[in-house]
Amino acid sequence: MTDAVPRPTLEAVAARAGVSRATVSRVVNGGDGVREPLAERVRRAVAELGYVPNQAARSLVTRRHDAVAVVIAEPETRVFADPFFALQLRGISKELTAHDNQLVLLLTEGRDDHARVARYLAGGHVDGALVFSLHLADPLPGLIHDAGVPTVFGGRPGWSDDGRAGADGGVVYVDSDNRGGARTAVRHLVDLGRRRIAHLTGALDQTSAVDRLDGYRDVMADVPGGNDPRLVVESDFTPAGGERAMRELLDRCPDVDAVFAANDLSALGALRVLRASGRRVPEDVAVIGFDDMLPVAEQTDPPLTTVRQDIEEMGRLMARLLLRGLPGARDRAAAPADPPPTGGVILPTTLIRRASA
Amino acid sequence: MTDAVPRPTLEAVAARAGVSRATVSRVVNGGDGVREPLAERVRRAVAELGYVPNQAARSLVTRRHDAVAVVIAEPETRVFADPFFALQLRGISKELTAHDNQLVLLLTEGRDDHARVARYLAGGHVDGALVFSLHLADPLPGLIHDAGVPTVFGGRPGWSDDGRAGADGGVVYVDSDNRGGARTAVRHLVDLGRRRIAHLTGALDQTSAVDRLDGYRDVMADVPGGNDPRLVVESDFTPAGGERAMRELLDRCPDVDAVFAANDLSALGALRVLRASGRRVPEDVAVIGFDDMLPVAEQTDPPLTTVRQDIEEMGRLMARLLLRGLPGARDRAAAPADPPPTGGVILPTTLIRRASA
DNA sequence: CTGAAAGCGCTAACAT
DNA sequence: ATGTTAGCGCTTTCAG
Repeated sequence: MTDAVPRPTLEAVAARAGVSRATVSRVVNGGDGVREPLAERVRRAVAELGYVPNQAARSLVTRRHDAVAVVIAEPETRVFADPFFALQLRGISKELTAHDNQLVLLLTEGRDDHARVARYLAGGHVDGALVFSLHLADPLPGLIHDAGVPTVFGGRPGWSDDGRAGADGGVVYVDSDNRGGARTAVRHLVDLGRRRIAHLTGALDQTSAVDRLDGYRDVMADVPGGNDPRLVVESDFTPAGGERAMRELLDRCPDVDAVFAANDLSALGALRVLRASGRRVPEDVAVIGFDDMLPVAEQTDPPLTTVRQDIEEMGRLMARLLLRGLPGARDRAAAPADPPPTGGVILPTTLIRRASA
Repeated sequence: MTDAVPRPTLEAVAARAGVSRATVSRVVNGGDGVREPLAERVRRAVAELGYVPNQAARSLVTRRHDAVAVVIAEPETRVFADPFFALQLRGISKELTAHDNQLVLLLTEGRDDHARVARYLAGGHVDGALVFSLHLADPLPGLIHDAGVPTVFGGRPGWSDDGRAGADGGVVYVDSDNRGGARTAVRHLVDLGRRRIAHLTGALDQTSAVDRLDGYRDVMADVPGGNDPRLVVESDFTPAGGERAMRELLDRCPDVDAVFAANDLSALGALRVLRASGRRVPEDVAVIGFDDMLPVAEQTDPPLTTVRQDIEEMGRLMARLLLRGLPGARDRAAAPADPPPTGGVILPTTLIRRASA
């Protein structure tokens, strides 16, 4: 753990190049309006000295940080149970990196952390925030909104209708087409000739779970006997939850011939219970999941038919949207902060057919 | 996406409290040597104005950032296949948060990114770095070392013996007791009366895989016929790799009666092949994994006996070590940057007995 | 097109 | 114990 050595300043570069600080500054920041021979001299001096601008000094005057906070509420164990989180982060990181922005990660653990995060955001340390709002009743989105930091949400926030939103044009968020994906899945089951199609829901305090349930209902409305409430069993996105729900379902409706699980993990649990009960998949009961979590979906027995969403792209898009909405993004010349798309951007999903349905 | 409003400065607080900027600064930074009535007035002014210190201005003079970079080389798909990454990050985040430090996440994708990371680190944007050095031949650790930033590595770096290290007292790293854990696992198998004990290795360009293999060999040296090279099959920490390796193993040594897999994921693959081959676990072949990745280990059939490592604690410890080595950590008074523990800190592992061995 | 000069908001000597 | 003052390194008018 060596100690840092003093780094060269603008001043030093200027001296070496025989110009003023202002000129060096101009060259370093894009070099408009500096004649070529001079600019070149400066560039050489920069290289020779290994000059790197002091970001603190720069921020002090520009009031920009080229940094974005990513806020993840993580009591949500689901976040850690599947690679969702990692993929999302990867997409965000790629996009931010491409635009020379830093990623400040804020993991929150509970109510006390909310205040901390709000304070940090309000403290003007970052230019914007990417927030994953996982719960319907989460106070965080509200706090963040109040902090007045440009924000893009990951996943439809559950509070889109309360007074706060819309006040200044509404929330911006990116989400998968959960409802449409669910419809596709259930329709596929119908096309397979199944009629007793059940749904194992996700945790219903998350909009994704609600939307998938809605999609299921959309299609089942047209299926004879499709509104049998016993076919919907509430679960929670986990394998254990999937097992529990599946057992319950078998109990209620032994004649079930298809299951649409809210995600791959709960499908995994369902598969296990189905096998234990002596049912064959897909012959006796067809199963479809959601997410296309590769390590899970490809490894189940039989391999899982599922609805794929492009998680990495979600992250990427969130970052892109945020950056676009920021004033004077470094690489977009003087473009005057496009009005960010209001409301949500919905990413498509695709059905991936494997063996389970 | 509201625009930020101008925030109050020290000056403003000072005016309101009827004191000088210096006094406000003192109160804000711990408030030594300010008499109570005054201090209280200042605190009230701070609260009333909603004052938050401008970090850029502060960093400019203190040369501290209260921020730490976390560098993760992520071509390593493994990082994204299991929750390892997330848990590690959680531990780090908790510890950093507790000491009022920010976490800047740097995900790297390949060689081009190396330069970028090196530049960032050398640029003095953060006080230190936490680096996960996954590959034996990774150039990143060297680059980072050259950048002269205080660093703690996650996992024993593979280059501990090359010239660079040791030059200034050696690298600091945190790792699990991979070798010891492997020994415990294999010894357990021996105690169970097994003699034809095989090992499915991890990706051998990672020190963790090498160390686990060494631990296996330590114990097998004392087992009659234990040095049969056919008992060691190279694999890669993935379920698919585990399957492949297990098939190969069954081919070479149909008489195998126990398998120590380098991690839970490859154990999962092995389990599948074992079942397909008609062998019972643990009756015919006992299986042990490594990691105790709950979602995996508890869900296999049969549930997996495995070696647990406390991943979150690893992250926490890395952060603690780094912070401790930093000059003038905000909350450790004037303690003069403890000389950081040189070399590695090894965390213990425990054998978790379930049904597979 | 280039340079000189004025701060950005804060901390840390140094006075008082 | 409190106030005064001098920068930290940079960008940005404003002159020339």
